[in-house]
Formats: sequence, C-alpha cells, structure tokens
Amino acid sequence: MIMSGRAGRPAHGERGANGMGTVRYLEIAEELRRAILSGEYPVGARLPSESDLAARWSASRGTVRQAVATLAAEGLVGSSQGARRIVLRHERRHSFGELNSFAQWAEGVGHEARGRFLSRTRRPATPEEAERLALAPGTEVLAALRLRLLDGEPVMVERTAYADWVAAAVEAMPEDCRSVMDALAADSGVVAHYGEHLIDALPAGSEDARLLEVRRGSPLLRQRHVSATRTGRPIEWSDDRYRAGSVTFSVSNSAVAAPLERHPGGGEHR
Amino acid sequence: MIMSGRAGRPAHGERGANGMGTVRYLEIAEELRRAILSGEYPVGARLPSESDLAARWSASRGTVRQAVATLAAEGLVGSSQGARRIVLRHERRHSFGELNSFAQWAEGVGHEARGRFLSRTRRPATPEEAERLALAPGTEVLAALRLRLLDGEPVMVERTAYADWVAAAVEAMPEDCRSVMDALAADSGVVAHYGEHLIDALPAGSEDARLLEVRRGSPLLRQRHVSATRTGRPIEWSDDRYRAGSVTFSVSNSAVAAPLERHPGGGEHR
DNA sequence: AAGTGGTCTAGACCACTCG
DNA sequence: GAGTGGTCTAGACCACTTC
Repeated sequence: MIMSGRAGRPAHGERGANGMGTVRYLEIAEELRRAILSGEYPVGARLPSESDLAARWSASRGTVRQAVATLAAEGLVGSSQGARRIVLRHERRHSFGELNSFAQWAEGVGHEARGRFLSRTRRPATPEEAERLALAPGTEVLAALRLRLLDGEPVMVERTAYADWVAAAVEAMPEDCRSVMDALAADSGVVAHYGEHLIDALPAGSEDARLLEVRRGSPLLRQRHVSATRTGRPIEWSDDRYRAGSVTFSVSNSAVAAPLERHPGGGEHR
Repeated sequence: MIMSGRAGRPAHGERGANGMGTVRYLEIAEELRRAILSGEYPVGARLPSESDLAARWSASRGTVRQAVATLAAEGLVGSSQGARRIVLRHERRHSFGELNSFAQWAEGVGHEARGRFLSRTRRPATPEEAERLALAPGTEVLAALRLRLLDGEPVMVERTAYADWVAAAVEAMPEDCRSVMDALAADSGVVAHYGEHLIDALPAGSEDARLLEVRRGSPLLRQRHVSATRTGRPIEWSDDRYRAGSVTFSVSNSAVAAPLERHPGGGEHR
C-alpha cells in the first residue's frame, strides 16, 4: 500500500491531499511519543529498529529518522551508532511559547497567571539594552516594571525593555494585561521565534523584596532573556526575578546535543 | 566533479577513503561556523540558499541541510520556511562534556579547576536517589561531599550520590581528584552520554555557608543533575550549589526547538 | 556475522516568503 | 511568480554494537 507513481510520492493522497497540518514524521513522532508516555516502552527499553518502524508506517527510513530525531531533541529517547534507540524519560516537554511567556507557561501547567504593570516609561536605552536589542546607542525604549502572580501569589518581578518599534503597542495595553507576548501577536502580528536565556541567582534588592514579600537579601532565581522575531529582530530584553522555590528550570542534553551552557561570572558573553 | 558510479556515493574517495573522522556535513558545518564566528556573516545576515551551499561543496542538498541543522541546534542560525536562513548569534556553544563536568568546563573557558573530597560514605539510597539512579530502594550508594575551586576560590559545593556499580571506582580515587567523570572514563570506561539538569535558587545552609565562605541564608544557584551512560544507565545524581555571581547558565531556543523547561515549585517532576 | 544507526545521494512536490 | 526551505522517497555504503 505504498505507491508507485512519480518519485517518492505516496500513491495520491496521504500528504498531497492533506492540504494542511498533516506532516508524516510528526504523526509518527506523536504516536511513538504516546507509546512512550503511556509506558508501553518503559525507561531503558529499546525501540524497534528504523526499518521496523518504516515498515509499520509505510514510510521511508528518512521520515522515520526525522520522527525519532524529534523525540531525541525532546530528550525522550537517546541513540548511539550500531545499537537500538533507548527510552530515556517519560516526561513531556513544553513548547517554546511556554518558555517565553509566563502566562502561556502557567496555563500549560494548570495554574492561573496574572500580571500588573507598575510602571511604563520611555527612556534612552542603557548600553546593555541597546546591545541586546540591536538598537543604536541611546535609542528610546519602553522600560516596564511588572509584578507577576501565580494563583494569586506574587512570584516574579519583571523588568523589561521593549524595543522602540513595539513600544507604542505595549504602552497601549491595559495595566492588568495577562500576556504581553500574546497581545503583541494578536494586535501587531509580532511573534517571538527565538529566545536566549541567562539564568543565575542573586539577592533580593529592596524593591524586589517589597514586591515579592520576602526579606531583603533573600535568594532569587533570575532569568534574563531576549526574544526575537522570525527575522532575528529583537523584541524585548527582560530581567525576571523569581522568588526562591517558586520555579525550577530543567534541561536535558546529550553527547550529541548540548543546549545548555555555563558561564563564569556575571554571565557576560565575553 | 561529483561522480557517477554506484548510487549516491562519491567517486571513490571522499568519505570511503577517509577511514576515520571525516564527516562531510560536519566539515561543512565547521566551515560555515567559522565564517559566522569570523563575522563574514554578521548577525541578521542571510545565509546562501541550500542549493548554493550544495553547489559550493559539491554535496547533496540533504547533506547541506544536516550541516545547517547542526548550526541551528547550536543556536547560531535560525530559519523559517520560504525565507533564507539568518544568523542569530556569534557565540560558540560548549560541548556536552563541558556541561557535565565542572573540570572540563573550567578548562574550556580558560580557568583552573580543583576539587577536594571532604567525605565519602556508603549508605542506603534515599527514596529520591533510588528513583533518580533507577536503583532498588535501599540499595547502597556512595555519598560524596566535595568542594570545588575555580582559580583557587571556593565556588561550588557538590553533594553526589554515585550508583553502586561505580562506587568502588570513585572510592579509589585520590582525595584531590580533579575530575571524577574523566577518571571514570579513563579507568573504568564509564562515559556519560546523557544528562538532565534542574536549576533553581535557594538560601545557603550552614554547611554551604561555611564551605563557600558566605553568610548563612545568602543566595546560591543550585544545579541538580543526573548523568547516564549510552545505554541510559544512571551514573550519579548530584546537587551542586554555586555561590551567587560565580556562574550563569545560558540556553537558546526557538519556536521549533525548546530545550529548556520551567517547572513550578520544587522542581519535582510530577 | 548479522543487525542497526549514521551518512550520503538524486530527485520530487509542497508551503511559504519575498519582490 | 520565482525562489527557498520543509517534507518525502528509494537505495547505497559505512561504522559500530551485539550476539
């Protein structure tokens, strides 16, 4: 039931007829993922060989490889040449949106997120902001201070510099806007595509302490990050400080893919 | 000057004659990486099309795609369907070893790392340790307390539970062993292939404070991680606490690849 | 020695971006 | 509408693990 015809195209329909959405290797990945998450393949188990999987789904080996590569990128399975792939974990990985947006993340893990702008002021970018946002030194940015609540509890203070070209849109948002990134996408068509994150710890300053209702000097987990559009244009540079114990970041890596780095000192790039 | 012959094999040599090491797509990736890092392609610039690159290297489009996929995984370039790939950053990404091994990392960034075992005791695994190490409850592990120095300064306290099957090897190491993972690889052939990392912040306990020479309650950056072999067998489960300001973790992600996650609360998996 | 993943080719259609 | 990346096929050789 594979086909013939042109050249490596399914008999007719499959993908030609799908018109939208259906991507073969993602379907295969999704089915495999479900099998893994359901425990059908326990941790440590060996997956069927690529040829077996290809036969089972009437797909080419290349497509199957792309499917398992997806799972490998999620940290669910691992592989080493010559041996069958093995199951590493059973946990589901979150999406990009859930990492870049506090609100999307909270929703994804079943909590209620709120936010309130405490201030929004236009001022010239600091040298660091200008560099992170790829703006000419001194360009005006919108500096925002925002308190984020999770299930009604204050858990994070967010200090964000928005690039000049989105400043007006952010200024126009209501004070209790739930998700700036969602609103930017809906209103202005500005969608974050890339992110870079720097994670460290620091003591709470007096403003941090007051807003988060902790003692001054108590530990905070800081996530600084820049978001950029599909074309690599930076949207915002943010300094988010979480109350200790309120969140944990997790990353999985392997000898063939190491997404996480560690830097000495203050996280300066050079 | 491509070839003919059998079926998609270079004329003769190229890869058949390499015998070892040379992998086409990695060569291409390396050359492109160098061009990016050298500034030949500035941030925001568009890369040549896949066909151009394929022609330039006399390789197939698939091979070129694998090369740029490597760079994309490193966060150097991004892509979106229909548009040329763009350069996102100029920083080099570190290797897996540099993330999993304090000593390898320090060396990679040009600092001098030392370590000293303060204690090594065998005791039954705690429930959490047993789960993380995939051991039967109560199995004996080797619990080690270790102080890590960077350029002579104490920066990290490491509390590690080594799985029973590597305990003897670790016990036999000298007290001032520079890198346990390196020694394990050299002496026992045990190589870490996979890692999972949980990152959060917490206040220094009294032992932490004494060893790191900071005040009790001052902020620490904690990285808990498990390392596993190629077959997915856990080697060690470790709780590493860094003095605030001494290190920063960094991750880059994109809408198509999000290696980092955020969890509410104490970082428990469920 | 058999099996399996890693690499590579050549060619095709589709979805999307850009000018 | 041309160009470009995304998906897919079919088949091949190689390096490595496993039995």
